[in-house]
Amino acid sequence: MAKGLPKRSEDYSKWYNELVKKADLAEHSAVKGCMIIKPYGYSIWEKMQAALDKMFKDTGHSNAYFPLFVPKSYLSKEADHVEGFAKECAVVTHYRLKNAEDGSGVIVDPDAKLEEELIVRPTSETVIWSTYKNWIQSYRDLPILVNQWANVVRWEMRTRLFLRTAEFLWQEGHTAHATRREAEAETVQMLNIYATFAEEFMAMPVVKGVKTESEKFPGAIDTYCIEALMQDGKALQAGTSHFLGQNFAKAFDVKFADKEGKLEHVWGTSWGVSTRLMGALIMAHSDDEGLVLPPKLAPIQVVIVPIFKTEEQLESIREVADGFKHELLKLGVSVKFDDRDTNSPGWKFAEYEMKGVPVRIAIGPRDIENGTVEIARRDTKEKKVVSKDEAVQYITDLMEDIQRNIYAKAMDFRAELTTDVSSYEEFKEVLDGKGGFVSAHWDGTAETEEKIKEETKATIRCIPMDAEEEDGVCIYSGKPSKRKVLFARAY
RNA sequence: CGGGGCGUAGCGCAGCCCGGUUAGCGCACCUGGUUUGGGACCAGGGGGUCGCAGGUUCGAAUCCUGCCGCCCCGACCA
Repeated sequence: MAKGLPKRSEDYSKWYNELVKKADLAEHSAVKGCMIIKPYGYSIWEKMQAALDKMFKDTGHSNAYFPLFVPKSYLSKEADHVEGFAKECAVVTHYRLKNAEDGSGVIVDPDAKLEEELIVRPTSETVIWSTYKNWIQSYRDLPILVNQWANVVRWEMRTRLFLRTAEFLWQEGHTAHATRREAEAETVQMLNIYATFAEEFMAMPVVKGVKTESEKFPGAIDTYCIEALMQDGKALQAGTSHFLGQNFAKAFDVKFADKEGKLEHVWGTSWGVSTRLMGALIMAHSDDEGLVLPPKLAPIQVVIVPIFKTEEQLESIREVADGFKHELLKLGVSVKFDDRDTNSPGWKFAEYEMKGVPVRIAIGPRDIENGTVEIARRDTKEKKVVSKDEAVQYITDLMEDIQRNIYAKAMDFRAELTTDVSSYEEFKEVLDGKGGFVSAHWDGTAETEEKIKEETKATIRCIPMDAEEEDGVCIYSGKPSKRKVLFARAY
């Protein structure tokens, strides 16, 4: 393991890339824009999945699986939807390879051309709605509350590990309802689940809001989102929940008979979060020493590093360490005792700091003698010598404190980098200076939004749901505005 | 798709401008020994189609032509 990380203040983007590799989260694959998620990175994702999955189940959803391939014709059924995804779809045209006659290797067999080309799903609305058509006849079949954990492919020009990759992992929920009101409630409910997950598990504060017309999901009536702020002052969309209205029901002819026997189109929602959350998690808390993970998502919550010269010393440390391990495991804390004699303690300290392990226990001969251990926390790097008997309680308290502390720190940072402005001059000044979220009045037109984007590279991240009504004038056009919206430069 | 950069050992790089011993350094790896409270040290050792294909030359990692791949920065997007 190479040492050292570029400083955030010097080259944020390099810092991020190096961190992803050095913390053993992911690496680039042979295929451009794709990534290999390494076991350590993947186990963080699994913890995210587990927490989210439980929240989905607790609100009545079930998992299912729909195919990777989408018949090309499906994609053309909803006009906005095609428009949105056509440019980035991978297409399967053949189904067989053969050996080249000149022995140069394997080639696509030209005789094995598919009748209808298949699209690798960029998202599954079309497959799912074509299926829902068969599942739904009456109001008794509703609601349908389905989620799937899957991979999707969007052929992006420019990719970054976790933040934007050609193939990524996500969950996509697709629900069908009898009424508009119920579908809207579902959309908001799932947004709230995402926000709760981000704040309670990732320790990452988010703004809940609605996307503008130009930023919303192709095919949706409304797109709700959670927006987070990264340490470089750029915003990151961390999750979306869409109210689809009857758009897909109409495109795929999904109707149900209501209690009066009248045929109506079904109301839909879809919602998703992806491995992009990994990027958000990394950028929300980590420092120049490496990853900082919230205890609730850390694959290893506590690491025990022995400091020893002799085999006898190691054995007496092992006894203490095993005791801790046992007790902590009983409390549901994941513990690793790193008794390798191939690396020095100092090396291990640096290694686990890079990997963001929240709590480290060091035990050496001195501790054995005194009946103590040294406990270090990753977030502040503070160390404390604690008596052996108090250690378990100390650690469980400490983990809660770390979870709280990194959230509070991220919250303070966001508060610091959220600025109210009242003029376009001020707006540009803040963007070019400290960055972050800029709250400003906007006249509600796509033209103004587009102009501002062209001139400043800032986009409207969302219209915050808790925005209070207040009369003002648009910072760009001077036209009247009813509420402020949140601008930022974004990932 | 535009601009820039890179491709030499598992990783990170030097060598290339100005062609010429056996292609070198750090990390990692292997062996032995000493070490271990913040990325240990000494000695020895193994590992290379120099991205690919042509060309120039007595001789190419180095010069020329073409190609491929990846990364970074922009435009576009989750």
